[in-house]
Parts: sequence; C-alpha cells; structure tokens
Amino acid sequence: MPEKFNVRRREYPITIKMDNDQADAAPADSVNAGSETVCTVSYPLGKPPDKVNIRDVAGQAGVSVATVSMVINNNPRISRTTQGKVQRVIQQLGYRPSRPAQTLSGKYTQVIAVLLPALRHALADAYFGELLSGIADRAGKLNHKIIIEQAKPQYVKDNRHIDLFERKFVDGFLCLGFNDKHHMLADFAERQYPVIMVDNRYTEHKLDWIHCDYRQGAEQAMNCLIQLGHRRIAIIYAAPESATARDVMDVYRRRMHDLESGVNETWMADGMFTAEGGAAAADKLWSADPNITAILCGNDKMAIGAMHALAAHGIRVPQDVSIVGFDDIQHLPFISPSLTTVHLPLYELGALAVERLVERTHNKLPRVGEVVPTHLVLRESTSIVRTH
Amino acid sequence: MPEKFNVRRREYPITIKMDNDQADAAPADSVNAGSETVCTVSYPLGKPPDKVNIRDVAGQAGVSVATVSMVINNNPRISRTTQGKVQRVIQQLGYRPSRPAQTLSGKYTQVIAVLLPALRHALADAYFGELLSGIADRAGKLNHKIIIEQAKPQYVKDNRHIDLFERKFVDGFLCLGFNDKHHMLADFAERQYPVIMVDNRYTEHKLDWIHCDYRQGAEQAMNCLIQLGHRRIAIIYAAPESATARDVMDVYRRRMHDLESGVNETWMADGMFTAEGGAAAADKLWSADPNITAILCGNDKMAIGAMHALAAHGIRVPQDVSIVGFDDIQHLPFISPSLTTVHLPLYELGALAVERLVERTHNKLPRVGEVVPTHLVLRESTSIVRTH
DNA sequence: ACTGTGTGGTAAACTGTTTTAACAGTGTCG
DNA sequence: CGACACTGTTAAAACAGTTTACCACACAGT
Repeated sequence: MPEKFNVRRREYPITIKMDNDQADAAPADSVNAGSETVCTVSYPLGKPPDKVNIRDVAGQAGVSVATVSMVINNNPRISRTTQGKVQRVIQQLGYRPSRPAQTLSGKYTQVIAVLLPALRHALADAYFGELLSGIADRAGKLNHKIIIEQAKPQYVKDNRHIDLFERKFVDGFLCLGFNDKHHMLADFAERQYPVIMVDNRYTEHKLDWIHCDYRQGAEQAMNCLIQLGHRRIAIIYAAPESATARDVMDVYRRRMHDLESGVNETWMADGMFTAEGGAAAADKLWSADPNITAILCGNDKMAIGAMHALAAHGIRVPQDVSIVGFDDIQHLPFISPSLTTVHLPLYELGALAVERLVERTHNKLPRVGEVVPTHLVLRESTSIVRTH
Repeated sequence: MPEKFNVRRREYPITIKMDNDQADAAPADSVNAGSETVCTVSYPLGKPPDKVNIRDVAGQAGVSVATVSMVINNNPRISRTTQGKVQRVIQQLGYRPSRPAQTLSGKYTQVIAVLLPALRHALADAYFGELLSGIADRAGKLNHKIIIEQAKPQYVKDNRHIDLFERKFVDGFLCLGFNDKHHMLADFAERQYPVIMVDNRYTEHKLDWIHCDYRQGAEQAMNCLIQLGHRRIAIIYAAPESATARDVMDVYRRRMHDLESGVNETWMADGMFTAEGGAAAADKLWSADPNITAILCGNDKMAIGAMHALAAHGIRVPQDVSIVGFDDIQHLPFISPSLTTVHLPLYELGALAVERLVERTHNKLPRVGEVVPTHLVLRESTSIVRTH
C-alpha cells in the first residue's frame, strides 16, 4: 500500500460525477471514466464534504503536495504552467491553507504582540491610539497580525510574556509606553528575542528601540520660545527615569544654562503625563515663581492641564504665559487657545517599528536603534514674551 | 523499527534514567555510566539542545505522549499520582506546549478577532477604548488572545475577514461600531460563524448581538429632563439606520408624543457621532427654534460639541439649555459644566461579549441576543427648566 | 467462576503544512 | 560522448500536539 499517504480516506470529496458539462471557466478536468464523469467541484455544491486541504488540491491538480506548497509560497522553482494549473484548482476548490499548520511547520508565526502598560485607559489613549493605528496598518500591509497584551503585574509574574515566544505564538514584541525599568525588559534582553521598545530606549539592557527625536523636539520648542524672547522658561516633565524624558530635560537644561537666566530648579515640576498632573505642576510652578513667562510641557495632556490651571488663576495664555506641548495628538476640539506643540510622528513611528521588527525577526537586521525626526507646530498658545 | 516514531533522533537530550532520587533542583548532570545513571536536566545548562517537546516529557516521565497531553489539559482520566509525576518533569524540562501544534490538532484557536471600522482614529477613541479594555481583560482571563482588525474597504473586498475563519486563525469575531449595513455582515451570517455584534444589533441578518439598553437609557434621560420641567426637548442623533440609534429615537418620539408639546421634526438633527457634528447640529437646532430648553445627545462627543456651539452663541448650559449625553466616557478633564449623561457599561459589555462569544464558539449557546442595563449620571449640565 | 463496570493508561491515527534530499530530464560545453 | 549544470518535480521527514479505540486490571454482583 504505498499510496496510503496520498489517498487517506479523503478522495471522496472531489471525485464526483456530473453529466452536464459545466463547461465554463472550470478547466476541463473531466476524466471521463466509463459512464461516470469525474470533474472539478466548483465551490458551492453542497459544500465540500470536509475542509479541503493541500492534498486534495495536489490530487486534483495532478501534482505533489510539495508543488502545491511551493505555488502557495510563490517559489520560483515552479514553472509558470504548473503554477497556473495549481492556482486554478485552488480557486475552484476554494482552498485556504491552514495557518496553524503553516506556523507549525514554518519558521515564523506572522504575529506580533503589542505590549501596553497596564494603565486603565491605555487603549483609549490618543497617544497609544496613534501608535497602534500605525502598527495595525503596517502590520496588515506586511501580512502580519497583531495581538494586544497588557502588562499587568500578574501577567508578568506568570511569565506570560515569555510564554508567547516559547510556545511559538508570536515572532516578536513591540513595547509601548514603558518608562520604568521593568524586570520584564531584562527577561527579553537576556533571551534575545526580537523585541523593540517603541518611543523609548533602554541603555541598561541590550534592547532594540526606535523613538521620536525628543532631543530635536526639545531644541525646536526651546528655539521657538527663546526666539519669542522668553528667558524665564519652566518645564513640566514626566517619568524622569526614562531615556527620552531625560533627553528633553538635558536639552532644556543646556539651553537654559546658555541663557542669562540660567538653570533654576524651581522651574521644573513633574506632571506625571496626565492632565491633572499637569495642572498641579503648573500651580506649583506659578506659586513658586510668578515671573515665569513660558512653560514647556512633556506632552499635550499636561499642557492642557497647565492651561486650565493657569486660566483658573486668571492667567492668560499666551499673553501672560506661553505654552508648548509635545505629541500633537488629536485632542477634543474646541481647545482654546490651540496648542503650539512638537509634532511626534507617532503613526509613522508605529509603522516603522513594525517594519523593523519584521526585518529583525528575519535576521535582516542585527540590531535596531533608530530616531525619527519631529517638527514644531506653531499655533496660538505661544506669543512674544510679555513686557512688564 | 517499531520505535522509529518514539525516538526520532532526539533521544540524546533527555532519555536517561536516574538512580538518585533527583534530590536537588539544581542540574546535577552527573552521567554515571556504571550501568548508566542519568539525571534530570534542570533548565539552564547550556540550554536544552533543542526545543523540548511532548515526547521528551513523555520519555522522561516514563509515560506515553497521550498521558502528557491529558495532564496538560487537566483531563480527569489521569490519576493524581501520574499527574504529579508528569507535572514535575514538565517543570524540570521547562516544557511549553506549542500553540500552533495545539491549534492544528485541536478544535479551537483560542483567538478572537476584534473588528473595528476603518475610522482614522478608531483606536484612539474613548468609546472603542473602553470596549476594548473590557474585551482584552476578559479575554486574558479566559486564556484567549485578541487580534485587532480594521475593516478597510480593501480588507473586506479581499475577504480577509472570511479568511480568518477558513484558515483557522480565529474562533470568532467581535464587531464593534458597525452602524451601516455592511455586506460583510451578510457574509458572516450566511456562513454561521461565531460572530457577535457588540453594542448594536442587526435584525436583517441572523447575527448574534449584545448591546447596552439604549431604550432604557433614553427613558432615563427623558425622565430626567421631563421631571426637570422640560417640554421643548430637542435631540441630536446619529447613524439613524442603526438599530440602537433607532431605539433612542423611538423612545424620544413616544415620550415627546405623550407631552403637550408633541413631536416636532425641527427639533431633531444628525450629529454624526462627532464633536464637530454635534456643534453643527446644535447650531441648526438653535437657529430653527431658540425656544428649545434641552437637548438629548446620542453620545458624549456630540454633547460636548453642542455645549461649545451654544457657548459660542452666548447660551448658558444649564441655565438656558440643559444637555444630556450618552456614553459616560472618560473625557478630557476640565469640561465645564460637567456632563449629565447616560452611563453605558462599555467595559462590562466588552467583557460580556467575549464571554458570550466563547460560549457560543463552544456551542454552549445556540444564539446570543442580550441587553445590558444603563443608568443616568446626574451632573451639572442639566437643571430645572428656565422660566422666561 | 463468570459477567459487568469502571479506571488509568497507551498505540496509533490524525491535524495540514514546509522543507530537504534526491531524481529525471534537458541542454551545454569540452 | 561523457561530464556537468540546471530545471522542475517529488517522496518523505519534520513540525508538535489531540483524540480515539482499545486494553489490562481491579472490583462488585450474580
């Protein structure tokens, strides 16, 4: 019984007889046998008795399964003629290769995990949303699927993030919004899995990263304010332990140091990346020194919080204090004055991150470390310094 | 060669027997070759020569692969003793069952697709975010993964949504935010795949659904306004072809009909579910009839838009006009006055949707059609009707 | 002693691909 | 004319699990 493998109690679905010639497009597969004509089952006809698999296709096309597989994967080893013949059968049978089977025998899963911090509203956040949009779009284009994971404490403790690799669920990870050093990151680093930190970097561990050029963004913001005559410039930062936040602080400090006003510790406040935090920080800054004329904010949310806090004190923006944000996210409309801000190309960043991750996964890149440029968007929350 | 299958060029890493009772967890790798002593390879020891699979575990534990499989799946057929023995070996070898293999041979994929409309900022939207949070959390708890898909025109045209089923990638779909009748929905319906419409329903097709009780919500909102003395109540609706939106309209119409003021077509405007649309609708309503004293809005975004539009006309909320929204999403803070709104339990709805989908997938439910209750959150945007 | 009923476990079949080594056939060059 | 390369195709191994039919054995009932 050498044909045991090729037949497999499954020949029945296809070889059925029909007397009418069903001529159309269906390529004359009619093996006229005695009285019964066996022919191709053009898809809907009481449905294929069972899911059609690669062997059915091979049998029907009169080639081996290897050939069919190669046709599916556009392997150039297959001749144009065979390719066409097989493709036609695939069409007729409505064959769809099983993903689990492909993944099992193949090297890659074509799935990328996106890891978000366990913030309650992470998925409703404009910042993450923008990154995610870019990620989802590009992943779709590259024929990859994305799965969303939230790094809850229990999740990490159970090593679920490692599981995803070890159980061959994903090819790689994209980590979004991790500012604090998580032992999880060390896990990834030491195992050398394809993992990219998105919009941050980690020098402690050997982890790949890609982020917006916060240094450049900070320069742009500071240039703007300084050109407008501001000297007493405060800053509302957040997550000071994160590398990109430090980039901003470094630039801020250096630029302030170069000004006559110098660096002043009371002009710095932590706003926790939230609107409420930004408001509180603005209050603190203002009460410490009512002579500040501008505030640079680490993100737009804090900037908006600051604007509201100032408004509550009767301080006008931009007449009394200029505000510059970071992100350029799609806020609710009707914010007045509209916010001058450093545009971070988050959509593109997400897209690029996917691309790099896929390249890394396929060993086309040894290491990823990349910075993408920003630009300033001048709107209404900044103006020439007040003269008092 | 009967053992061909069980040995498989892989016996070297593990199959070894042990005389010492494997006391220490540490990798006592002493291969005492008297008669051949070997010991457990506790994980880190130059790494397992190759990925450890179920046969390795079976060999090491001295049981069959079937037994190991059953242990993994907590099959009660296995005795406590065997269970423990196998579990210990699994631990020692650091064995993790391969998901693709499990999926291939098993019935389910444990993956759920979440289908979003192709709106540019769908992923940054508070409404979807809240649903997604609930979905992600509950899916995690039920050991399911979620993949995010956006229903771009090309996506649907290519039948990628069907592919996900036919190629055994997912067990089911959760459809979020589809108001218009998409031919995609018909595809799902006729193929009888497990698909649940979340926060909407479709009577045309036989599709499962679960949504918030918009009817109840509308009653609550109308009760509130009517109790406050309002009679000239306008409505800003959206997506009038969608069933839940019609629910709201129905209730609105009926309640208005019961009032002395009656139903008035000029008191209705489409706000497209966006803030801008809400603003435009409010403008339209106000210019058509400046005597309206309250506006019921189909979602919070439109309500906020309406509030801004009214403010621009110098109309005070709630002194001149009361506003009630729908959703109770986490808006940016600092909205003043805070919005009275119908709270939709979106997080819970998402969680419930996952649960139902999993039940349906496993044929524990024949059909899903469910409504979850809402409640009114009274804040500052409503007040007793003005007396003029 | 014989039959019936569980229990705990196993061998083998089954899921559906990719990949590799081998091979047959054809054309090219020395 | 044989060595050689190249092309297109295939058989079989590999991927790593789950499930099913069956079996050995213990125990209870007649």
